[in-house]
Amino acid sequence: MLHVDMDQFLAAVELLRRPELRGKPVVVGGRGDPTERAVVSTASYEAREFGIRSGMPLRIAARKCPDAVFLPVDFPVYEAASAQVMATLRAHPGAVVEVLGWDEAFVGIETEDPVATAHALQAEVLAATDLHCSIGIGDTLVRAKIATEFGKPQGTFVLTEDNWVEVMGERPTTALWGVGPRIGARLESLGIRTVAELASAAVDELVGEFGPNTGPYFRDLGRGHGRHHVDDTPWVPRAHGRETTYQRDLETPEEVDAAVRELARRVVEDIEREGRACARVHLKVRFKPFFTTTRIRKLAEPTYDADMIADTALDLLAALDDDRPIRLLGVRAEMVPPEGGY
DNA sequence: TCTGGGGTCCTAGGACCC
DNA sequence: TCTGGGGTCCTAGGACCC
Repeated sequence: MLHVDMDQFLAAVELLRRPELRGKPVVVGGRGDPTERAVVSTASYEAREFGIRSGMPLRIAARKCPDAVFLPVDFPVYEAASAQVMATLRAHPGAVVEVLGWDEAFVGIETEDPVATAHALQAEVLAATDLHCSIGIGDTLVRAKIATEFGKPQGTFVLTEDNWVEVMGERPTTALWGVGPRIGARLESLGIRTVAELASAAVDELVGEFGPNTGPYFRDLGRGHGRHHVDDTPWVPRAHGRETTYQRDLETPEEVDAAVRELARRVVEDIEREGRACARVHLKVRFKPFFTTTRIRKLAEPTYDADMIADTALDLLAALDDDRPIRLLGVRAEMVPPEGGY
């Protein structure tokens, strides 16, 4: 199977409509104002030369490269570009497409020559959208996904059973898809530092640390094992949420009340579009220093009523009994499952 | 004046039931 | 002088990804 990942997607889409910025460090994030509280969504390759990475606060990015061009995130434009990319992949004969996000997808396809197929897909996407992508090829989804990183930019890479240990064996466990810094640290506390060490770890030890499902899952991951068919059944969302980091911390109950009601109103717009009522309300709060917490409450009856959702969220907030200034609020509506479940 | 916004999935542990 | 064991539901919280 193949894993297709667009190169510097947001920045590349912006460059299509602002060709004069080509070759310059471009940073897409927030409202495009590096003095605001917001982070980098995508940095162009030129911007990455300065050490700018996605997830980095815009303020820090501006410090690293004061001459960078900062652009606001423009969702509808990326949405449209993404749809065009996915349609192009689906148009390839025999291709089964599983979308992972705006800018990436697995493509399952029967082919004698996967590298040639990858090159063909790259050419088709470029012709249709003027955008470049990298493609990883693997015998499992995990391997295809990881392979893409070695193909960037604009290239391809093959990662299979045959070269897995050679390519990945000595890399840290955090090079794996699904192992972040926390899991990496917990593995290290078991004496497991590399992918090869994870692959040969004692499964009981992993079960002891991570539980009966996740433990064996991680060992399989270390071996590059996992799903090896692409599933194109359409995604059914479980929940919709809205959250906002306030440029100025919320201090008064009135401000908090208004903010929660606004978030609930926007969440209801989303779930109405989905046609499935809110069954559980999630509240997320970040207080001033840097303490984030979430609370959940199941509703007696599923509802589309924004005030009901807001009241529940405010009740959860009141139960925290914490009157520090609030930096972030999030309201999420977990929806009633569709007929027949997920 | 450090740390977005959209998601998903997993685990632990308490309550409750039979 | 005992209080098992299996199952479900619920909430809190952690972790990861794009």
